[in-house]
Amino acid sequence: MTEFQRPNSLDHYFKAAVSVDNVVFGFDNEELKILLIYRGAEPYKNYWALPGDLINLDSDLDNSAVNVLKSLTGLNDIYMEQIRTFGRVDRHPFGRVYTVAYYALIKSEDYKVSAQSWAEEADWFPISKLPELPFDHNEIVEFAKQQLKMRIRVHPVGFELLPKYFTLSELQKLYEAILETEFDVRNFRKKILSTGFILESGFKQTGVTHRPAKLYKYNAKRDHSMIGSGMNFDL
Amino acid sequence: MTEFQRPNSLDHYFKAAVSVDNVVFGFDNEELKILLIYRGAEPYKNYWALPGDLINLDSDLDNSAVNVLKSLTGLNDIYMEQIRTFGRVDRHPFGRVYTVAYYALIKSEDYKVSAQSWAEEADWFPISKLPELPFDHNEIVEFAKQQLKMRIRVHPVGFELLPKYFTLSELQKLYEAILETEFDVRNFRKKILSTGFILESGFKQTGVTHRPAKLYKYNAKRDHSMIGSGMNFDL
DNA sequence: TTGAATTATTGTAAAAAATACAATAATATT
DNA sequence: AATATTATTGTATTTTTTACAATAATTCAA
Repeated sequence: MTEFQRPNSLDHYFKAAVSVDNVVFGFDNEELKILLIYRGAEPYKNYWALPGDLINLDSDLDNSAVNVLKSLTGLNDIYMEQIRTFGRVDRHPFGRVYTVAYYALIKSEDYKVSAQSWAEEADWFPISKLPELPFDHNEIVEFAKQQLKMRIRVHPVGFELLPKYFTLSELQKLYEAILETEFDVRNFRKKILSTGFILESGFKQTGVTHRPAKLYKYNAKRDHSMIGSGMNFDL
Repeated sequence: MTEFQRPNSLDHYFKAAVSVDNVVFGFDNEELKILLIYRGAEPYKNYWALPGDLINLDSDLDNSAVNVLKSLTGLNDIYMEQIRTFGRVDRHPFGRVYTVAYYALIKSEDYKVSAQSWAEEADWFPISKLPELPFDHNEIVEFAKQQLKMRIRVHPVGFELLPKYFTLSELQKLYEAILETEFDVRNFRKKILSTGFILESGFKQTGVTHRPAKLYKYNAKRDHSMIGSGMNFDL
């Protein structure tokens, strides 16, 4: 970092810390979950909290989100999107710490989480049964949920939470879990198929004790943006 | 601010500064404008830039956005909404400075801007003819424009840019300026009236050299949210 | 006073999308 | 062969979107 003759008069501004806090969403065919760690360091040692940490001065912000997540949970190469920054003066007992919240969507099946660094445990919690979280983490989760709702209405992000091949019922359950509503089966299928976002894989479910469902896959070729196309999911 | 036994080992994290940068949108019946200041302080002295400044350690983030805007431009009591935080390591020559971008919409007629503090001038610039801005301010403006587009499709924010009484033509021009498209006059009117967001004021335009238009006003009673109602502005 | 210029205002038919609604199909198990 | 279970599909109705142009109200100039 090049520091270019900063006047001493500004020194008192340069005493803040910035952290990232990550809201990692997963889905288990029933409900939305998020990833928490059990803190093995002060403050709030022995509390479940969002995986987050202070940022080194020499890391770009967006990289830090990815790196912090990896260093605490082992999750590698996860694409994270910024949500917003929380900056109440007294939100952290150690001083002035702003935190930039990020969120990610992952296929929980595909990844193994493992607590690392000062995280003593890392585990998934159903979003409906979260414990009381330290700092302003409950507020951050709430904000992330809203953000995800907005986003899924206008962007095909749901597929990032499902395995490569999935059934339409699974997809519908996911949308219902995120948007907290229920959809008519026929209308949901009509609408989702008409978007062109998914394709038949040719495979079928196996090992189920009833009529096996067709397996679909995400159509990566389809242009992702639904903005301005009149497409939405106000079902 | 209560500092609660921070271990010395964390001291090296607490050397960052955080600033706010404000994108204030105005509208002059023709095009979107934003408010810039002429910097009278280093770095980038004698450049036009977004009105922004470093944050004192003892101010909440959201308050800081409002206060910084006031202290540089005299604009008082402006509601500001956070956009996102920009945190490239080398974005500021004086050290590690994260900046939290905010935006606001104001009726430019209703306010008088006046440069204050270290701002030597403050003026409106059409968004299509912005100068090269220092730091990452051009990037921030671009992001703010996108954000505004998203938001106006789902929230009745346009009215905040218009005077108390306005014509439907003015409203349409505003939507066209923000969304960078054109709408059919009849369909636009049908749609906007069907939302219930505006009411006839009973007054008419005066002083114009052609058929005077009816003046409308914003219907504050109407529930603001269009989310989940199937309402949108994909005209 | 009249006609020209200018912007404001309005309706309708056709197409597309959303909605409400229930019977049949495919598999495993007994 | 019957049962249990989930998957799959169609249609009629309503609502929304879209495309499209004639008439109205005012000022100004002749």
